[in-house]
Amino acid sequence: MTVGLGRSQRAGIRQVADRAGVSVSSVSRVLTSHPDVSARMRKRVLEAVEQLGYEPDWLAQSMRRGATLTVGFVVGDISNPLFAQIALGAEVSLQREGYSMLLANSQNQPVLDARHIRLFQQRRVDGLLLSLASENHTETLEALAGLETPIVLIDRDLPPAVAASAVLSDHQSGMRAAAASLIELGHRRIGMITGSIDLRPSREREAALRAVCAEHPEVGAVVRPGSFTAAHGAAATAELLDGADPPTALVAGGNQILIGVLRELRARGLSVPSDISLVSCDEVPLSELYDPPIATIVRDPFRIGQRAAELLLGRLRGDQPHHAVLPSMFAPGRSCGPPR
Amino acid sequence: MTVGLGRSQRAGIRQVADRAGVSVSSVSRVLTSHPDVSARMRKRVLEAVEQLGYEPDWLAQSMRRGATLTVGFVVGDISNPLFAQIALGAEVSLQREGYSMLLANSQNQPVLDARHIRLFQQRRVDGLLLSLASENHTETLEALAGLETPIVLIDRDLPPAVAASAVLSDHQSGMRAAAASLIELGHRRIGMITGSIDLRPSREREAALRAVCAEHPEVGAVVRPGSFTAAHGAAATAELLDGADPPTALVAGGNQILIGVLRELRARGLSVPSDISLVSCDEVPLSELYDPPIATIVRDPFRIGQRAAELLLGRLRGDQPHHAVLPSMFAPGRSCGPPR
DNA sequence: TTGAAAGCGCTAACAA
DNA sequence: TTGTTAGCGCTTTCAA
Repeated sequence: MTVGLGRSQRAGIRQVADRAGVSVSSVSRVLTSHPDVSARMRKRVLEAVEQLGYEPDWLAQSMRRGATLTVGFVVGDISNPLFAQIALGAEVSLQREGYSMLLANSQNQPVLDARHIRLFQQRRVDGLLLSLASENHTETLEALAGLETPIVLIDRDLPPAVAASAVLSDHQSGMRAAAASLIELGHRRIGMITGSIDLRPSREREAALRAVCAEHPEVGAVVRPGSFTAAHGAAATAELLDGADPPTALVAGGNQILIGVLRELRARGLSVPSDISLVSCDEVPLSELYDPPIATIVRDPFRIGQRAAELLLGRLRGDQPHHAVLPSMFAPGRSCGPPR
Repeated sequence: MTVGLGRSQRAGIRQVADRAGVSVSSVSRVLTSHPDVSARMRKRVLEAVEQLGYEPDWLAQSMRRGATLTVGFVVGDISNPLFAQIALGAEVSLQREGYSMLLANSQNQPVLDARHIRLFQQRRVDGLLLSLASENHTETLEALAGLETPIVLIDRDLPPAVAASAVLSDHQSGMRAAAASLIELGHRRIGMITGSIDLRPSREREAALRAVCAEHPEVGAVVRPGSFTAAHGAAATAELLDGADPPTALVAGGNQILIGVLRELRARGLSVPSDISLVSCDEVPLSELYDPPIATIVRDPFRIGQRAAELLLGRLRGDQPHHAVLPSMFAPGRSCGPPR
């Protein structure tokens, strides 16, 4: 142990070399496990390292090696449990391979996406994990164009000019099953509240619903895109319910949207499923325990994060960009019943 | 704009100097806003910077300046919404001052706490935000002892040997109000399920409950410490309910614990509050909308994160370590009623 | 006000 | 197998 050696300022490789009576390059070689090192040399150096409590300076190492073992994660809002779990999955996987994760919240503002991408770039991250606030923001696309830093997109579609890997959720299969289930129950007017149409999940969910409806001419779908917020969830619910020919079933296209929908339904004193049926996309912690349990199109966010990290690590090892598709599944719940 | 200048590799200060026809030190001076720079010099340099799209190398800058403008955040599990919101509050505040945040999940393992602290130290973070998994782990305390890096503890008590700032929640006032409310309703046996007693929140919550009970000799409290997990919440609920003289009111000492409690109650077909009353510490996204709405001792996690960042930034500007106390409040809900 | 040059702590090419 | 040395890109004395 080094305790008690006093506030001997942080020792450098020079001090280690002196104490071991060898050159700095020998110390470096021992520490980087260079093959051509005698056992005796290794021993002496490691002893000196131990005695001085030497730890290599990460900045100097990074500068020399040209790699920082750091990955940047840009996310709209880490306080959304969905993204928090993705972040967890990614961080744990990256950690295991020696990478650290820088986290930046864009607060769902495309401008901040771009700013953070540039910042991370300047900080020389080895790779980027991106859950962007918009797929069309010019500034973001410019910041991304020509980046040689490997990128993994999380559930986003970007022009092929951006050579990126991606982890994509197959929203459609889950949504198809949900819609089919509602139709089976007898619903003929389905309302759907989605987030920004600039974002893949909203588009995919809408497309799946429309595809199912196209197979059932007797069924009508009304879609209200907006943003992935409780506020939009509540406002759109009110709109749909107050409109002509209100839907008998509602699909909340996001976990924040779900919260808004439930608020509005409660404010109106409407019961689920007797007054209206409800399906959510993505969970919040209590949706399983809600009364009635909420039918939900689920996916495994921890796995998404893991997979994103794997794709990034792959690229860092020289793999080509790759797209991975992860499933979604409809988990039925008592929040769905026949229309009243 | 620099687009079209070709893949001219990242320009360095040397290139800028050449193009401007000045020395590198002059470029540096302009860029660090050194006072003694002529207007003409400034103009020439900035033009060259613009033309080359030069961005200073963060690694080299950090190495020279001895500061990385980076803060490390060690947290048990970012997927817990409580911590995710704290992280958000901290990150946004740090970002505003030019700092980036490294995130590491200790997965509630004290060993990983220690490892991440050392890792961050080696990465030369300028400061540390710590939500530790244990307050007594020797390895962690060793890693912390004698660190000159400023530290801000989040709701943890450490020996004064660790000179750290801290953001502490006043759990007691909220818990007192909750307990008083339960007693007022007529409860005489209150069960409390807490997390690890190695952690401040558990201790404070228990202390407050016991203090209130001490003022009401007719009221008995049973406390089941364990871990901040749904599994413990469920198991402890079962134990309490199966014990002799089961409580008529339950306090879930943490949001994950709440989930376990609700699971177990549901499994037993018990209704809240008619069969048993329930109070939670800290929210989960739907607890407000749960039926019945769950009485909760709330605090503002975003604010906690902000405050932690402020304390850290203060220390980075030379302030002394400081303890900040943030309030908790009892938000009554229909999950509490008279004992059956 | 500007430039030359020394280094921050490390790695790696080259020499011995 | 080991040592010497030249930088990585920047900031900062020190001189001019």
